[in-house]
Amino acid sequence: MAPVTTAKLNPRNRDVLEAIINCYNRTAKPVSSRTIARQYGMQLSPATIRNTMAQLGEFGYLSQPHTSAGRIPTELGYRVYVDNMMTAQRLPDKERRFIRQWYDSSELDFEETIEQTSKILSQISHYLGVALSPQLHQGILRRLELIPLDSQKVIVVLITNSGLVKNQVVSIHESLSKADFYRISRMLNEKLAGLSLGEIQQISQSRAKLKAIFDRDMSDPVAMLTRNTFSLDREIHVYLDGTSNFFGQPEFLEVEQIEPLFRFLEQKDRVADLLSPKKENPEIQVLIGSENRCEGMEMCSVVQSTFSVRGDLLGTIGVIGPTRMEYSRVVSIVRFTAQVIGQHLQKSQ
Amino acid sequence: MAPVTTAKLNPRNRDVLEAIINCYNRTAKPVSSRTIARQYGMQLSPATIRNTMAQLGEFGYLSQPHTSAGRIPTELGYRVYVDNMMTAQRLPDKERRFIRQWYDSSELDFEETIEQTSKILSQISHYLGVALSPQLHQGILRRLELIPLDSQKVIVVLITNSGLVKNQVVSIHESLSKADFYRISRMLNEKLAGLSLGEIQQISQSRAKLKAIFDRDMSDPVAMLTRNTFSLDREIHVYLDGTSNFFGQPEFLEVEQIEPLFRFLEQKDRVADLLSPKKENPEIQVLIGSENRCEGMEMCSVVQSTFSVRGDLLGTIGVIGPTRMEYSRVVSIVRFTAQVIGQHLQKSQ
DNA sequence: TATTAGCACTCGCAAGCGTAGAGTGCTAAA
DNA sequence: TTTAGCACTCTACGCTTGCGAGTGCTAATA
Repeated sequence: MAPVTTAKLNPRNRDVLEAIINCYNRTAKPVSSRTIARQYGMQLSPATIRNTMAQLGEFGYLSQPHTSAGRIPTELGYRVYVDNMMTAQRLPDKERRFIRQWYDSSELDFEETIEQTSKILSQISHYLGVALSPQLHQGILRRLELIPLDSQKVIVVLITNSGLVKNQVVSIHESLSKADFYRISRMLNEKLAGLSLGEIQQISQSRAKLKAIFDRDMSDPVAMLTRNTFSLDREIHVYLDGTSNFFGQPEFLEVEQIEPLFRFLEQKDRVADLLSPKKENPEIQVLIGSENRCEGMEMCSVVQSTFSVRGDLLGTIGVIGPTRMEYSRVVSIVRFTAQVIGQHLQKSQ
Repeated sequence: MAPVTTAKLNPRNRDVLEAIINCYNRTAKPVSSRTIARQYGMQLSPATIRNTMAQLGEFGYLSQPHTSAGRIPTELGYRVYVDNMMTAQRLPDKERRFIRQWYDSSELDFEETIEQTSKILSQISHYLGVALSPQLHQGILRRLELIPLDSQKVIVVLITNSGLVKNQVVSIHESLSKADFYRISRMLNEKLAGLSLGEIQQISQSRAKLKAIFDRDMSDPVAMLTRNTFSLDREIHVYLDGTSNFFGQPEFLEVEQIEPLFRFLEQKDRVADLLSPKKENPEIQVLIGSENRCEGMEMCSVVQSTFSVRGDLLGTIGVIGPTRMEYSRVVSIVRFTAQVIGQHLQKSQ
């Protein structure tokens, strides 16, 4: 992302750019000099505004759909706005209450909480709400339990420090007695508790490491157990809600616009990629238009934030909307929701 | 659904109706008499076909978008076709293999199997694939396990006869010792194993029934446990895949057509309602056009089938496409997939 | 009696054309 | 530095026109 300076922007430039962005946000139509002159109480004539607009056009912050049309903000224009001009809003109390109540009103388990979060986000933002379940790799194993189903099958229940519970039915190609199960269970807990699930996954995929850690005679069933339990890759779930909010948006009135977007959104793994926490930036992140580098998402922006539970489990939530998005409102929604979901998960687990 | 007779249809009527449906399936455009006369090797002139078409129009099987246009099949026309004229196809071996391989190629748990099924259905049918996780009410409890987390919280692991495993973290507002947990666990298993989850849910919601079944002194924590564990209503999951297949369809080229459909599909509870197994009809069911009585789905048809695992857990799979759907192909896809998913779940659990 | 050729008629669709209106850029005046 | 004025550009919309596809009807035909 190229660094953007606002040095060249004098106050009038700034005001006009902001006014155009605000106006375009509401109408989705090219903004004319007269509109700005009238509507935004600047004591300037359309002609003056036109000069300013021409300047902003030279900077690359505005563009014209055709020669004699009004101006629309470019992605660069939005970038300048988001980075330098947008004022951090506090989310209105009404909406804070709405969010808190939603979480409190029903007993949700971990996964359901994430799922519901996408609903909350879409309902409040009127855009598309996204929530990613946490990457399990960072989760620390607190304890595991084995529940023998029959002599060949066992349910492994994993409990992480952050309270996530996950079970998995695992087949072992060897008959084990109850005593065996008990022994294995103790051993696994002794050796693995406190490690992250990612570390355990690595261990379970290496014969050498397994042998180094566990007794020789038990290594076969243990290998089976761990290998099948700790294959975590499939575990990221993507929840979307409010996709149809795009239908209201003027820029998506044509199927040609909305089709590639929906085709992208249906590829859950790509959506997950797009939103997966980037380590460099733990704060709220805004991707404007084609910055997201996703085919089909060129006309969309993404506002996302990670959330964490006791610091060790990371998930992502976000809002996806048209580039012409009310960034400041959405940023405050996402920021607040990320806080609350963290608190809620901590409390309830 | 009004009973439809084909008594009035002589062979030529049938042939022409079938030809029109086939042709309309491919082109999505009104079919002219000449097309039928030429393309379908009948030794008849367009004029004759026109007479037949007029007759079929009187029966209500064909309609005209405007006075001088070709014919398109009505819903009633499709109904006659599906009920009386469609020939049961065997799914080609290539696709049978494709489906089987998909299930076998990765170790999927119960829920993932259902989810993947929606993908399979959409990929093979090129329409929208739907899969509903089983209604738990009919599942028979084989066994449950309690895993104390701390003195106030416990993980309940439910195992059903059909091999479904489900866990739930439950809070109890009372400190219990290990011995207590053990006693409760034994008691719950003794009294509840063999009952359906639906029955247990009912019991857990009635103080009287709880008291009649369990020891007095334990009834409080037991009530907490069961009530929170057996609230199964949220448990139906709906998986969709291939929604964007609608974009290819000519009848959904306009946003006005596709928007209400997508709005409907986003309401997962309604989709679940639509597909939930109707007891009267355990066979494959075909809902044509507005027969489905869902707002937004007027232009769509649904082909669905239930599947079961050892007879006691019921789920639904289905395909949703435009009314102009290749019914016979889709029916054979859904029928075969329903068989295979049942077998697969039985084998793997 | 069933089929077909012929013909007049209907309708949708795309192309062409002209106009109104919105908005700009430039120039010259304030 | 700002602004009024004006010529110019481009879009959107409505209107007409002509073409082509397809029908229904009637009268002729096998």
